[in-house]
Amino acid sequence: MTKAFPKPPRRIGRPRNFRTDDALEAAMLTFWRNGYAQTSLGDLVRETKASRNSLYKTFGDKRAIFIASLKLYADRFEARAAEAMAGEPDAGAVLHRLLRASALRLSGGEAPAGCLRCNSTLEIGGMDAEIDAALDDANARFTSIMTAVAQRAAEEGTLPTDRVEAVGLFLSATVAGMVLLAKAGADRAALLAVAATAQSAIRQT
Amino acid sequence: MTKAFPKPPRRIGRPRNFRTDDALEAAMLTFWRNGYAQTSLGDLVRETKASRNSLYKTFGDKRAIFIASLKLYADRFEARAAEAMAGEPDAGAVLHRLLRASALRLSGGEAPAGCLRCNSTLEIGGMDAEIDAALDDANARFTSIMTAVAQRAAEEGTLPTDRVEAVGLFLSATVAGMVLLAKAGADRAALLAVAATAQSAIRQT
DNA sequence: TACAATATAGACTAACTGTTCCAAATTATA
DNA sequence: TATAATTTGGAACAGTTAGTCTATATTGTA
Repeated sequence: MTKAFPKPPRRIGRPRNFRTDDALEAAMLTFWRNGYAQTSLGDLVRETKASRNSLYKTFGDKRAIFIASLKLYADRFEARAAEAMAGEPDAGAVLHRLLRASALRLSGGEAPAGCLRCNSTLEIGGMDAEIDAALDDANARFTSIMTAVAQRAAEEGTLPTDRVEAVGLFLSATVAGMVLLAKAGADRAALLAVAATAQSAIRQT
Repeated sequence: MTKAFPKPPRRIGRPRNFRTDDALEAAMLTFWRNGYAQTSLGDLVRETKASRNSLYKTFGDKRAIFIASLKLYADRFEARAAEAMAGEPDAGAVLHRLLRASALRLSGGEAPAGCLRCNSTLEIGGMDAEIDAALDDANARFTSIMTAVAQRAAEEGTLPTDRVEAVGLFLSATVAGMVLLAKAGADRAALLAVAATAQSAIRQT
């Protein structure tokens, strides 16, 4: 039987210089900022504050670190989307919140430019089977979140049922487009204008 | 006075192994297929059939070859857009033709996946001043083409004048979104559905 | 104190990078 | 035939890369 409150397992040996979660977060931000090919192991060592050896032992090679980073990135968005779905009264409000949050984030200058999923899909999609599987998963999860919003609109009667799939894809495309516009220099007002135009897709039919 | 029909200037020295236009076209396709960082000079030498030395003499260094490739890519789209503007009766038809052509191209499997402008903006935007200038130019030209379509719709009375800017940006975003969906594996029907949804989002405002 | 376990720091390797350099090849002209 | 001009093919170079290896540091436990 396992203990209900196990002590933090003070492991033998020299203590780590980093925490796994923090290191993965730093790696994710580094790939996001620099792209896959232009992120070197030296960059990862510096940003994660872990040693080269620890990186390999903890995560595996560069590809594995990237795949874990991408999964973390997708998890983060999925969590925010779930909060929006739970916290807003109808599909229109959910969509407004998600698109507005994206516009603010993309023009905020706090996070790296672009979006790890979009950047990586266009940079290295179709070049490596394992990475492709991770990209396919992340992209499918994103589109299915947007489709869930469209589905909710259909259930609420603000969207014909036969348009759910198309609108889900459309919303997924809209966010990707906002990502590119932002990276190309569009300001916050421009992104919000794009979001507002896209929203009319589920308001009226 | 220059001759009306100058002879092909048979230049002295060993003849070239390539034509400048063909080499640039091949370079553009290579950057488009592999991305900037993952295209090596060896790749360019192989694909252009020009020698290493000739590439440097003709175009300059890797960055210069890329910038010339990006300009060629933007010129090509601009020419197609001009044809559409001249050949269609109204803004709606122009837009339909452009979006449909994009959907077909993106799902055709003939051209490399994605779009050189979008891929490069997300891969290397913000990393090099000269490349950024070229990317800014290509992106600005693309958005201004889409804005011209919206402007024409306004002049034809099918779009409120104060929405021209927002719709131009929105269309630019829509195409970028279609690029990403295609690279992520969306099929032709999905891309056409996105295009149709985008068009209806504009119509009803 | 000795030992086992774990992590760190940094040297090392083999391959690849963009770029430059140089001898050989190929042409037109004198 | 000789010469100047131009391109090719490949060697050379200095720098960077991902990944491995070794010696050392730091911990808990016997």
